[in-house]
Amino acid sequence: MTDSNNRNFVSEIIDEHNESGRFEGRVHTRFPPEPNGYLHIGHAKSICLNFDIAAQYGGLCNLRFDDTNPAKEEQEYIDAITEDVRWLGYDWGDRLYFASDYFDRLYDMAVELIRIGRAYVDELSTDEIREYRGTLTSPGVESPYRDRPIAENLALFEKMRDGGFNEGEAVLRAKIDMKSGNINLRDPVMYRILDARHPRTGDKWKIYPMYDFAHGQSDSIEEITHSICTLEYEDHRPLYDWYLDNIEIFHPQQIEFARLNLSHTVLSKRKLIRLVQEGHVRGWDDPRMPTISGLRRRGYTPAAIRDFCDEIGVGKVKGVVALHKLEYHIRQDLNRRANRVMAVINPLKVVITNYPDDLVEEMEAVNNPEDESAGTRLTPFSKVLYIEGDDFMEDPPRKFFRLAPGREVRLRYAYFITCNEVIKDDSGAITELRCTYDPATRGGAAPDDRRVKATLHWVSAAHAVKAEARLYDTLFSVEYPERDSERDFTEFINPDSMKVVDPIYVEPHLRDAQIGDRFQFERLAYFVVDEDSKPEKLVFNRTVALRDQWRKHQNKAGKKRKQRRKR
RNA sequence: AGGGAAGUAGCUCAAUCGGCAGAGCAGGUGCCUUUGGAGCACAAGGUUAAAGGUUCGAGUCCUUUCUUCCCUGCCA
Repeated sequence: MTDSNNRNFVSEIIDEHNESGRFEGRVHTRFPPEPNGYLHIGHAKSICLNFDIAAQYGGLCNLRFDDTNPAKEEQEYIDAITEDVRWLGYDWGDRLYFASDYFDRLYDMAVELIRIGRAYVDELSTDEIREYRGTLTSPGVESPYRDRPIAENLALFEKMRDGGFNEGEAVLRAKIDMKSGNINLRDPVMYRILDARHPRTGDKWKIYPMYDFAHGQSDSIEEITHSICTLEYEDHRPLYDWYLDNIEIFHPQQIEFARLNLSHTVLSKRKLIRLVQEGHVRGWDDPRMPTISGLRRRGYTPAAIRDFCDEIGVGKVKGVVALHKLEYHIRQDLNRRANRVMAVINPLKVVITNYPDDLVEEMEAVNNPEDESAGTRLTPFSKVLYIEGDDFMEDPPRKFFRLAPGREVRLRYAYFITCNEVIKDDSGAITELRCTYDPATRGGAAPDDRRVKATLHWVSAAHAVKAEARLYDTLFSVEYPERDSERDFTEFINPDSMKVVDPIYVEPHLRDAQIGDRFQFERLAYFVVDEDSKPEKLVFNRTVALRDQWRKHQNKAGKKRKQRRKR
């Protein structure tokens, strides 16, 4: 389904390169995550872009971890990220790389820059470096250590490497231009001393390269042609280019695109990690999280995520994509692949008064009207049933076509029934409906061609399996939780983002459902079996509700009523 | 003494060399239906941020203006 032949500004740039012969027609990209958190839907956009555009041009895409800061990075994240990229359906072959693989070569490149007089060891403190850097509107001042002799720099850099300095006592800086309007060019730090154990290189290094000094050269080493990154690196491109030009190695093209923003959620690692650490969600893979693992547990499919990324395209305009677009694509995909089943979430007991007490009939039901090969199943029907509470109204408004006193509706794949009596408890709450059925309508069709306006789902009370349902809503109750400058985004967390309903009643054959199985509960929503499920206790996550015209209608009517009242 | 980037329909994006401003989604109106789902049909939606210029012709080229975003980590 995913047809990733979208034209965009990136493919235009590649076309120009192919015409000019800059990379001899080669296209080689990379996806470069830092292993300091879990991947989210925004990363999916980048993953799809990098892998798909390479594939489009018959090229390759590497997976490379940007692991230059051991203070923040962990093996757990490396494993999770690898799994997520693979789950999305992408294959990097044997090209799994780490920036840390290049630490020796990066070190040699730094020495080379010192040798040609373009890098120096600075012993200013962190605060001093910040002061000397100047501001956005005023130039910086050169460090007193800037013009040390090359030999001294060489010796000092070695001393940094060998642990002769403590953290913060010295850095290696590129000698560029303290007066540049681009602050990244005001003698940027190349290496800092970090007293941390690296997940891959262990205790070998005391010094670690900064992102800017590692990324471009890593691209170069891997002979990446198009290094695609997000817009906030636009200001870094001159530095990216400066390192490559001065070290005189293969020079990829950096291209920046607008990262994804999604309504009703947050997509920054810093904020996502807070949601996890402060306990607002149950973990990185909480089904309310916009992480890949969260979406997976929520029941999203790789295809839906890829189609979504394909639809939103790629440009240089920062915007916010409405969440309903993501939901559109998961409905689209699940409509094709999810088997239908009947389940009642808000049960209302129905007794068919003219149905034999002990009779049980097996009704044939279609598993997936969109996919004939999914076949049919048998589901039991008996005298006492549950229907959805929302499918009955004692005093229905116009346009409510479902069950009401004296009205006839169809029970899907079963019979027409007519409601004759409403039983209530002492408080006046409806506890039971007494209905009669028409035996001639078995299977749901009337021999006399009489029509009913609604078809309801149902389960047989004696046969239904009890299960738990987790009904999710948006994690935040506002569209843009980050927009308020006074209030922290966590204040906008939706208190109803998860509602647990236990029990719900599902068709008996669902007893055998396995973790990860996806279903459409007819007329309600798509659900997936959660990993918390046990054979004796199924747990379903609501992936996404079906589009609900009735509710839309109600909301509209409600608004109109309100407006009328205002007048 | 600041540097960088972006403005096309409600949202996300197209528009070939300068040649009738389009699509998907959302919203609207109908149709259909053993899911009020899915599906189908139709209509609507625009001063292309603004002004000026070049041109037979400008979303596209030039000039100016406006708005929004990013940049002062030894994070990436």
